[in-house]
Amino acid sequence: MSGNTQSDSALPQSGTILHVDMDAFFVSVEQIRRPELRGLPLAVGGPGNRGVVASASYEARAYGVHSAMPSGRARQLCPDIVFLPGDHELYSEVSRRIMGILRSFTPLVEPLSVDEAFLDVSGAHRPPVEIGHLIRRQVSSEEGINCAVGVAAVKFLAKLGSKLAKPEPTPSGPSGGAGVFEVPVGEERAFLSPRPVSDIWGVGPVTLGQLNRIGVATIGELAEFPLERLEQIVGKAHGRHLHSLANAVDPRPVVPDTAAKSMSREETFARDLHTHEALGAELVALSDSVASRLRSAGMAGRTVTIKVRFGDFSTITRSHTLASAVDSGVVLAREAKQLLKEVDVAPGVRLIGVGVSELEDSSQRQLALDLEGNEAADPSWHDVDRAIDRIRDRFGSEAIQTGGAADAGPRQTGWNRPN
DNA sequence: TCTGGGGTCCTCTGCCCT
DNA sequence: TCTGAGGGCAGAGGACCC
Repeated sequence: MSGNTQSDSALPQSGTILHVDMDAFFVSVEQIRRPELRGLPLAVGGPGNRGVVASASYEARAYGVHSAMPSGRARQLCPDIVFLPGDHELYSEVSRRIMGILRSFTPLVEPLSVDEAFLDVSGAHRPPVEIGHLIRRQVSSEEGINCAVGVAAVKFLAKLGSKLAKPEPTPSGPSGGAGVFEVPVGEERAFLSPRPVSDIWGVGPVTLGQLNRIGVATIGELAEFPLERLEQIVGKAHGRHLHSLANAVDPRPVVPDTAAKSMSREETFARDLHTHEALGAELVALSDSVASRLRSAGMAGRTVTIKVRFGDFSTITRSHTLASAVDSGVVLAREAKQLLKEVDVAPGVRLIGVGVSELEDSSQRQLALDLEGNEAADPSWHDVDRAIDRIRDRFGSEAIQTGGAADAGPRQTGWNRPN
């Protein structure tokens, strides 16, 4: 942690953690690509009966539309809303360029998602708030995207700062917003105390309900609440974490380049599927996609997990850990189908997913494959997968499909798979 | 209102081994 | 030989985030 160790001076000192958060990122990228969409109430997301809003423009937000809202509800609130399917490859590309801009200010950049990142500027010569303004100007001039910056001594407060720096939604677009919001060192507790506990990163609907039941509504009340009782109510680790944050204590450093711990793909169907055959075909396509991403990241994984969500929204997972890590779509699909066999799908499945965890570097996995030659890491499939990768590199991702994927035909839904 | 997709972290339970 | 405690691990599920 840095920035809060020099509070002897009479004037409050600046923290050295910045949180940079893009405004309505997906929608903003779409508006750059298609300027005629500017000023309209827009949403990126699935327009179907099972879709939700992934990102909403400020014009749409003025009607109460927000991300994660069911699309039908968004259309009720804002009948003129325009839905766009989303282009995640493009968003990732823009995100990579923006992260590059951030790295020109400090190498200590920790991306949190495609549209936000923490920066540690403790080694910079310029004051952190000035860096915040420079970042905003550069991201806006080079990419045409607006962003908000929070400045504080710790991550949690910097993140809260960027939220407070954002503009307000109005029917004619974003309005006001400081752009950069600083929580001065030494004033953290006074700043936090009157704010609602829901402002704490990690307090969702369930925890909020638990806290409200014990009469804790503000962060100040949480900070004063006995730690032991809090741990009994929300769990030991969670309780300790929330109590620390409420007291403005957040020792987590900015960690650049953290490796992914799992990779997954899932798909919600327009209508529930009831047979192992139909779901198996979906598993093949999803496994192929996950495996392809693993290989392009130079990773392989040992634990295969399937996720099954039924028509009543109840969700189960089944997993299996292999002797060695795999990155083959065929092997992944075989394991996934094996796991699905144990599940009764007759009631109807609305979503199925495949994930891989316990990831490791592929070079280690190749060594294991060479030494052991076991079934999970079948070397013949290794060659097939590499050939598939080469064809896709040359002719595009649709150039070759797995038998199951081809059998399954076009996807029935999924807003992140535009035609 | 009726809930996507891709992640992380935590807790609990059951099993195996010592 | 049987039993119980405790640790490690795998598997499952829940909560949360964007």
